[in-house]
Amino acid sequence: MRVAPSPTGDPHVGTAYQALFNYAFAQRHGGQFVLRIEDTDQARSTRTSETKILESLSWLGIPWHEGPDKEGPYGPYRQSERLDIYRIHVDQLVESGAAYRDFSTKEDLEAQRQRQAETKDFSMTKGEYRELDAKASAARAEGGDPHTIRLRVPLEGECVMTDLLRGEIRREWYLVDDQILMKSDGFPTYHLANVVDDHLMKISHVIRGEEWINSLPKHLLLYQAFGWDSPQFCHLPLLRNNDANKTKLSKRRNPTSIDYYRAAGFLPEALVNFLALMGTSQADGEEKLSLDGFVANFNLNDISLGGPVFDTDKLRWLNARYLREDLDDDALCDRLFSWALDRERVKAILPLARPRLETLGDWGFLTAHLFADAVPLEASELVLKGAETQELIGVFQFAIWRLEALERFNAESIQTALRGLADQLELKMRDFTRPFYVAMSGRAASTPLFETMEIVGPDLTRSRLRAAIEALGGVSGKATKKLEKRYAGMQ
RNA sequence: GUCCCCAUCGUCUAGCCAGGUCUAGGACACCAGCCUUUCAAGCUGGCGACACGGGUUCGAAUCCCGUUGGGGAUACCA
Repeated sequence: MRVAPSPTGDPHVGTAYQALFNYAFAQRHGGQFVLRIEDTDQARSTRTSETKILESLSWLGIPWHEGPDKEGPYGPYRQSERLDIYRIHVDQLVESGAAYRDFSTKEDLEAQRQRQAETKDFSMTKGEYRELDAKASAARAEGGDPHTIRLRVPLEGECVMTDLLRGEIRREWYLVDDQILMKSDGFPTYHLANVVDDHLMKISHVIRGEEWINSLPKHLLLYQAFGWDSPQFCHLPLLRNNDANKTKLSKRRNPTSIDYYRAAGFLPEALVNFLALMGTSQADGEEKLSLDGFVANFNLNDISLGGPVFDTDKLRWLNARYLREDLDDDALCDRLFSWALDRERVKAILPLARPRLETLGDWGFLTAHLFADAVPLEASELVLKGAETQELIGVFQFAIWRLEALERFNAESIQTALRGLADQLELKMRDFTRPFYVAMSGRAASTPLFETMEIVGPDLTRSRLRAAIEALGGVSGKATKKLEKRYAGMQ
């Protein structure tokens, strides 16, 4: 009955998936669904990202009972505001000997990992200072020596855990590392914060992604060390990419941002419906179902464990059904207006259209690409003067990475980023931008590039550039690695 | 490498826990036909899977073991 996204990057469909199932379970059993922001990674967490997560879930229509924007009995719901709590609890663990200080530096650990890689010694990290005398340790800490705090994991024996879907899972303790609980910056790691918060927030069921199964022993050990009863755990399968290997869903290969689906014109109810289909099915065979309908028949035990491929064919079909069956003309008009046909947006497009408009009738063709999900592409139009196709693919890929790094996605910042890229590649701006016009609009002559990108937005811009790469034959994993290397050298 | 998880049509899944009713059901996609001024939609039909090998059993998609395959974890990220 909890979902705890970390505010790093775009709101991910995987987050929505976890939220949906947590919500459904809580709702079905009359519980509370708690939205907690796990922002313990100072380097990566941003408030913007947090806001976007909240917005996205609201848009999807998945409500939470307690969260950072709501009053609740167990707040605050933002981990960065609970630092004192973790401090107190981790001290308690050090006191009891369940955890210990580790004075190793990042460099020490890096070197150790290096050695392990060379000698093919893959044994788990047991901190170097594990056996340091408690007094000596306390003295060093008081002297201001920077340190982390690690969990003292047993060296032998076996951890027996229970997953609601999988039953009993066993793991030898010696295969579990001495997890860092508190970083040297005084922030807790996920593991500590999660256990402490789940207990304090009276979380009864932890429904989360399968990637956490491996750290369950640590979490169980923490509950034990605190003398707390542990909640029940259920690990959901991970959404997968539509590639040959079905790797964990990643934005490298697919649009994973909720924002993308919104911008592309999917309806929230269709997206939720589609997510609900991942791992479950309805007895009557009807696959179109509302959130309430899903909740009404929700049963945790019915979730199938194979990692489902997030393949949007069915999503499109569902979306079409909602469009046809659930929205009358007025409602559809409203959706269209609120999606992209609002006055504000049209006014933003005016400066691009006005100089190119001879009659009002030109409007449709001139601006079509600004009101579209994808654009029709002719590979023969995608050319970079004096360069091979492979080079152009690289250019598109670099551009995607540059644009992803942008904090603000507006014409000015886009221009700076792309100009910088063109300079580094020693390409004339005129030649460099040509294929981008095609990728963005399907034509070499179109509305101004940077403004077009701004209006289309970061998610659709990225997906169009990716589509252009695909139209050129795509890029293999190996080639991507090469590009990554080259890109790193360009920074 | 090691550990953990998983394994039914191309995709999402039903069936598995309590073996027979499974010549394995539904949906998406694809193909064909019908309908139709086009295209969609709709309707009808088609294609298409129990990863492999052992075992238990009168009988295995279902239970057990192994193999293979895939995923995840192995961070001062979550």
